[in-house]
Amino acid sequence: MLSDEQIQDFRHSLRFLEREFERQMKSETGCCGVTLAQCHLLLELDILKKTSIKTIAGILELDKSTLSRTIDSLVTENLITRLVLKEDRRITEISLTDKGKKTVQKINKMCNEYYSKLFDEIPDKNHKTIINGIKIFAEAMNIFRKKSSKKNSKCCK
Amino acid sequence: MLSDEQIQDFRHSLRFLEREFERQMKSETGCCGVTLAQCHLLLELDILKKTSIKTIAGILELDKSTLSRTIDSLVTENLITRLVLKEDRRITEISLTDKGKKTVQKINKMCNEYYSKLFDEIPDKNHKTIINGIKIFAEAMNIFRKKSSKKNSKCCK
DNA sequence: GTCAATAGTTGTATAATACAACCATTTGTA
DNA sequence: TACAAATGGTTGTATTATACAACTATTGAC
Repeated sequence: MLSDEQIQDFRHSLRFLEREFERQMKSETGCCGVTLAQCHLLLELDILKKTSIKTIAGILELDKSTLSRTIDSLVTENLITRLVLKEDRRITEISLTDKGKKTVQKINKMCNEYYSKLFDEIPDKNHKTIINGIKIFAEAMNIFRKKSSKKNSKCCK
Repeated sequence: MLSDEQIQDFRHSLRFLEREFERQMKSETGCCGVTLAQCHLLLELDILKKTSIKTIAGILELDKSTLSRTIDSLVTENLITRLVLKEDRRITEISLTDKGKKTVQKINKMCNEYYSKLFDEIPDKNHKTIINGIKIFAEAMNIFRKKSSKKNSKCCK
């Protein structure tokens, strides 16, 4: 059982982590000529390979209109392609172009290097704790959200 | 020594965590009538009690102009006060008003509850790993940033 | 006493986002 | 089978969050 103080301290670390992570990602992706939102989409698309806009909106938890515009920008820059499905012409499938794949590789290379160097500075014995801690926590948040979103969870109202 | 695959997987968890954390914080703080940026500032100010704009800009890693405007909005809403220092009239010290303190309490209460419930869903044996993992990692990032920012770290140029 | 440094504000531009209204397509049903 | 409802996506509009550059006011250094 965690005390309020422990949780508050934990939240403080989380806030810092969030800001720092975003700052780092922004600087790396900026170097690769893409914005943060574009980067999130590209990296996720690299994992999914092919997907509808609705699906990725669900994963990134963004409004479909937001995604629609981010996709516009990536299509313009020739990093991804839109393809209307024959089976269901309402659905647009997006996927990386060759240029997009190269950009993803570059981003991954740079970011992997950053974290690799960062871990070099951390004693080996802590690596497992960090990797596992964050993985378990991320998964727990994911499950928790899905569970709570089913209930009426309109916060304080 | 971590493999590229491990790091990439780790980054995936981090990205998810960042989005989920922000989404959660936004929903809670929205309920308390403040925006995300305002919330970050209020919570940090609650820890520091009194501080200059420059100091908090350094902590939150935001431009002083950004902070100046966020502070404007919080002053208008009577959540914080500006005070020009007598000793050095260039420096403006900001601090929470009573109303601001109450808002912070409300935010903390709601967020603590959220994380408390979340941890309830996670087996006890994992709590330490999560808490420690994130704390250690956040601290490492902080040290690493300070170290690298001293060197010429203009990324890919 | 002037010039440089520092702290903060204001002007301007852009990224990221949501919500609502809309269009096109598909599906379900009377 | 025709029409209504549901689904997937786009466009219009507004807001938040942010940075950079130019500026003002104050202090410190020589």
